Amino acid sequence: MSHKVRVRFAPSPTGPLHIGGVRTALFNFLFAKKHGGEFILRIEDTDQNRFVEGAEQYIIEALQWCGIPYDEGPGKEKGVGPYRQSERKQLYQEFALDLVKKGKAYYAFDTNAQLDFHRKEHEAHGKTFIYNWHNRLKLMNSLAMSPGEVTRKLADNADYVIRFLTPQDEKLHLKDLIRGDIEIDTNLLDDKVLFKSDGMPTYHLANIVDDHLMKITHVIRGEEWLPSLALHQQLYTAFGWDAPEFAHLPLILKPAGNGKLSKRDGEKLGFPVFPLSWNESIGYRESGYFPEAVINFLALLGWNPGTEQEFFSLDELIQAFSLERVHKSGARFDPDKTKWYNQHYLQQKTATELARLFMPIVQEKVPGFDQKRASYVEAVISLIKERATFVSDLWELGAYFFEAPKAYDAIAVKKHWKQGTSEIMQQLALRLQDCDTFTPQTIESLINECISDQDLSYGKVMPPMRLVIVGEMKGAHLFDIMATIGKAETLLRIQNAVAFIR
RNA sequence: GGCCCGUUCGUCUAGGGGUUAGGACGCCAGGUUUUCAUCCUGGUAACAGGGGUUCGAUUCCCCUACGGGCUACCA
Repeated sequence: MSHKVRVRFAPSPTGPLHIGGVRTALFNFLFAKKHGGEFILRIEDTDQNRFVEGAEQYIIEALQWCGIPYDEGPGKEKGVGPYRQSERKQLYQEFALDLVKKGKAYYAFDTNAQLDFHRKEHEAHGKTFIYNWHNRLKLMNSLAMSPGEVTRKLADNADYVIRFLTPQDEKLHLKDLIRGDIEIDTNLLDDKVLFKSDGMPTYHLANIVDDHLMKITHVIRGEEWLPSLALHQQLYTAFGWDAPEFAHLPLILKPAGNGKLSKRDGEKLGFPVFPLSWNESIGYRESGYFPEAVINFLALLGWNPGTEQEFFSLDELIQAFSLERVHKSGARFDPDKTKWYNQHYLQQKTATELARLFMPIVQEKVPGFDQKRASYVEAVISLIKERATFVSDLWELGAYFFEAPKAYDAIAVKKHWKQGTSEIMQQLALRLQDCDTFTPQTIESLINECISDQDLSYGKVMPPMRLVIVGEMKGAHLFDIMATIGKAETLLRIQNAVAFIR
């Protein structure tokens, strides 16, 4: 028997992948790779009513963007497929029937209306209706009915479900890799539906059957599945199969307030909750986040290496990852820290990489901008990138490299444009005119020369000069800007400003 | 309501029977800078409460409170 680690990420295609889902996928991936194992993607589309067109494609694309590829899954068949449960449909009934035969499950004919009635009635008395030993003998099922009656119903093609027969008076000892041992009293459990009247299995059945057939060794999933663990464990026992190990991940909570992170939080607080855009919801990709930043941040949410290292490449994460160091409690999502990570990863990029990403924005802002001027864009980026968190910040930060100021900051003008400033600027222009090699160094020495010749000060020259070139009191080093935009443009801006401000 | 899981700075977290309870984000202050940022330095701020056990508990146990999840022929 092979002990090779095999894990799966098993989303349901009912919509876009949530950022919490991405983290579940990530932890599965990290665990698999850490142990030289395989990461499998399985699409759990057993609920035909909630199926959403395009969701599966979205999931696949999102994983791809995040850089966590699956070894097996849709489009990557490796023998234990297909990997879409709808395509495995014919498989499940046989297993459900096998359980009935073994006396571990039974047919139930109760209609939705009848069950609703029971639920409402119990609720009216302040109780909760649970389909189990309390009342199963009083309901419409093969345990309560005579064999003849059951046979007749089935022969009549009556709608039925198959329910798990939960054993009575047992104490179950469950093991979770993150939480340790959990004890459950089977009398509190209900007889879950395993097989639905529409011919599809429920999550519970399909999950166990597929994990078994796909030789899954570790089930790493969200904490919302913890209450189902008792059922799943019993299902393995009922089938006579070895159960995989289980690990339940803590949930990702809202940045503020109560509850788990939801789509609405993103809208309200202005940050993405989806990796890629989906309809109206903008994604991390489209917001300008780098996948490595998202992954790095997500990895540290609910897990930490026990060291003070904050930045991890995917490979470093694989090296450092262990389920033992996953937290037990939910973690609040922190949009600020995600931004911080993005800033870090942006700084790591070369000017060439960033120029490629920034060029479309430049071309949009400056119609007709020649794409061949990539080296100019790169030069600009190397002067301003340390201020940027997103590629899209680059325009705001460096627009003055591409267009002359259209206005001059009024407050700064008042403060720095004094009597005689225009004359000083013109003096400067005259000197710059004669400068043949227009570099930051030559500009600096020219200006220094001018200052000492005329008995001026830096404070009288530099602030207004910045105003002339940039339009406001911000931006990269002035000599660098002047050298980059060139002599002609510099002189032009001086003339513009002198004419405009005066 | 019932069942299960949890609880260290505002947030993410380290730690663990005797520590000045450490780091990061954020925030604040100072420094560098011709500007704005970056950057550097510093500061702010936490063991939910109550009982045990113990010479000693933030660390182990119990209770309470609070938080989270589940309670579908959804996953």
